[in-house]
This record gives sequence, C-alpha cells and structure tokens, in this order.
Amino acid sequence: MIEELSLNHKENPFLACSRIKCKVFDKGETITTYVENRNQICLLLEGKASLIRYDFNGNETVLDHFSNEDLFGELFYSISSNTQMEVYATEKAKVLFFYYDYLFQPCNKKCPIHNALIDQLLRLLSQKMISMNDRIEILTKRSIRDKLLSYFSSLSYQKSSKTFSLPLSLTQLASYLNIDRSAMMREMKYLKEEGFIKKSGSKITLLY
Amino acid sequence: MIEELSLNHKENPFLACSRIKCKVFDKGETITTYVENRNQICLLLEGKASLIRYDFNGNETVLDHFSNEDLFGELFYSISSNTQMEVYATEKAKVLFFYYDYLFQPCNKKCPIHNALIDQLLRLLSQKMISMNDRIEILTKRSIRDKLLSYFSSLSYQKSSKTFSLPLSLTQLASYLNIDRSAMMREMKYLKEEGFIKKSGSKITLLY
DNA sequence: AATATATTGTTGCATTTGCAACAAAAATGA
DNA sequence: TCATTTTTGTTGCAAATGCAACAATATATT
Repeated sequence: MIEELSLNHKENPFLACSRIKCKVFDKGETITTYVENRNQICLLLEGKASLIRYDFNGNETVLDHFSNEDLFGELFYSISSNTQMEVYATEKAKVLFFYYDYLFQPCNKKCPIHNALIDQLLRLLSQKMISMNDRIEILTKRSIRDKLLSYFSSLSYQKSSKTFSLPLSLTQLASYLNIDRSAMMREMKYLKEEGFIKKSGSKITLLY
Repeated sequence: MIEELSLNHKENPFLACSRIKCKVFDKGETITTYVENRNQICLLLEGKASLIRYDFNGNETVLDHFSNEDLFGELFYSISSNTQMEVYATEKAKVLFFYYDYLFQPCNKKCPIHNALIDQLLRLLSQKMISMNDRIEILTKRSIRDKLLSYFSSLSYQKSSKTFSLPLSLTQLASYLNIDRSAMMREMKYLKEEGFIKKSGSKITLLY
C-alpha cells in the first residue's frame, strides 16, 4: 500500500518535505522517547524496534515490538507520571517523523510526500488498530490452550492453510501471549498428544 | 474537543452532508454488522453500545463496550470466516456513519461538518488507541492483584486523587479485566486486609 | 409495597498456571 | 572449529485462579 505514490522508501524523497523528517538508526540507538513529544507520530519504514518502559524502580518492560510499516509514538499512549518510555532500534531502522499538529498544514503547495502520507495515514492507523484488536482478542482468552488455538487459527486464516510456520520463536510467542514459556510448552505437548495439532520445528498443522 | 466547530451534536447539522449519515437507535436495536462494511467508520455521539460476536456454535461474546465519542466499525477488525459481529444499542444511541473511502472526497465545497470531521478524526483515533493500549497494558499483567492495582492507579492518575469512584460495577470490572468475579472479590479482600486499599461501596482509596 | 432480578460478598475444592531448576539442542561468534 | 549463548524441551511443586454454589444486599419492576 505504502509503496504507491511517492511514499516509496527506496527512492526516499522525504527530505523534500520540511514537515517530515526521515532518519536512519543503528542497532541499539534510541529512536524517540515518550516525553514531551505528545504530537509526534513515527512510521517505521525498515528494520525493527521495541518500545520499553522504565518504571520508578528502574525495571525494564518491553511493551511492544515494531516492524514493517508500524506506526508508533507518544500520541498513542496516555501520559503516566513516574515512568519513562523509549523506542530503540533492535535492528538498523529507517524511521519517518512527523507531527499531528502540522499534518494538515501543507509545507508548500506541491509537496507530494506530505499528501501521500495523509492519504496513507488512515490506512496505516486502521492496520494498527486491527493488530491491536487481534492482540486484545488473544489476551482475553482465559486459558493457555485457548490462547494458542486462537493464535494458531488466526495464522491459519491468514495463510489460508491448515499448515503454517510460526513467525516468532517459542520464547517470543510466550511473551506475546503473555504466558509462562514452560507452561506453554506443556500445553503444546498436550495439544499434540490429544491430536489437535502436529508440530515439527516451527511448522504447525491444525488437525481439526 | 468534538464540541468545537460544527460537530456540536446538540445542533446536529449532520444531514447537511451527503457523505455522512446520522441516525438514532432505540435500546436493543442493531446499529451495524461487521459484514461487507469494510470501510465504514461509526462515531457514537450519545448513548451506549456493545460489540458482540456470534461464533459458529451461536455463542455470544461481548467484545467491547462503546460510549461517549467512541469510534467503531469493521475497519478496525480483521475479517474472520465463521463468525459474525454486530454492534447494538444498550441504551438509546445517536450514531454518525461515514466511509473511509469517501472521507477525503468532499461532498461539496462548503460542507463544514465534513471538514470538521476530518479535523477531529485523528484526535478521536488517537484517543481510541490510547484506551486500547490501556486495556492491553492491564491485560498483560500476570496476576489479579497486578491487574487491579494497575487499573486503580490509572483511575487515580486520571482523577489526580488517591480516592476515586469505580465507573463500572464490580461485575463489569471483572469482565473488563478478564478475570473471574469471585476471584477478584477475594483479591480485593486481601488488598483491604493487607492495607493496600480502603473500599466503601464503589469508592476506593489507595493507601500507598 | 411486594416481587422479581441483578449485584455483591463468601468459601471449599479442583485445576491451571507460574516458577525453579534442569538437560538437550541449536544458533551465534570468536 | 570450539566455546558461548540462546532456544527448546521437561518435570515437580507451590501458588493462584476459576468454578460452583451459596447467602445477603441492592436495584428495578409491577
């Protein structure tokens, strides 16, 4: 979708627009902090990034992972007193920065990238909401079994096949489903034993 | 926010715009179904509504509750094969309907409501994401205790006070936190006994 | 006011889950 | 290639949670 128009990031004509900045970050670098950037919206064009929170005790929590064409920014989080949030690159990352306030104020009459961005923004926001709703859907399943089956069937639906590969490592999957990894492994074993799934490596087949 | 400009719903000038429809629903009426309305966005101006899903067995699940100026619509959910979703009014409700596709195609040059809506939409979307992230935040807490304390401190922060009223009944709260109600009551009792909170009726005071 | 309905509060019990502590296998990197 | 780190897989045990089945209030309805 975002490949259309002049948002093609291979050509990268972003710097032509004074309202929009594009920057590349090395692995480990901080992309943005969620402090005093209330209106900032970021679009990850390439690479991967994570959102982490430091609470008052200094504990780190990974709140989200970004890739592909994910949107992120302080705009999507409520302000919270005694915590700090930051997004950092977990792989080399190319990021577009722009501001909610300036979005509908054209930088100049003939700024194609600006208009393309406005055009794509709703679609990107819609995509983000869909993935957030998917996450909520899984998190509201009561048992580990239901979470796994719900996650599997959504993958199966996406690939239109009973067989699919897990896009996450099992460690990451447990974290995404917000469950204990060893408990998840146990439940997967039961699912295999009871004939609900077949599993070899990261390939899963639904048998129902 | 939405009171500004001509989006003031007391005056209700919506029908002036051919791209936007406004309709009032009685309690119990179906507002929309999430089938073949991929581009529809709805804005609840007054009243309350719920999103429910019927799975292949006919089981009903309440997926979400809407009030105030909540946005909803098929645009925010992934399509799923063997389930049906619908939004119905749980109280008399006034709803604005419009379409993603037509949003940036002005109906006529001087449609103030249309422009006001575009102007407000990002803000509404941002609000919705914030509340979705709040929900995810709470759902990813591992224990009932953590969910309760996290929910309480967010309320406390909102009201800027250690004392606040629960906006939900305890039954609804358990459902929102996705936990068993009786287990929640038990945990609240422990929190009181251990001196973390004080509770009288729906009034809670944080003691830490 | 009397009845019905919904919410709140409590508890015993079975089950699920998380935790800890491993071993084995795979991936990484020096 | 060898060593180190990460991921996968397994299990016993304790703790947390859900479930069922209530009683007591509170709210709504006729």
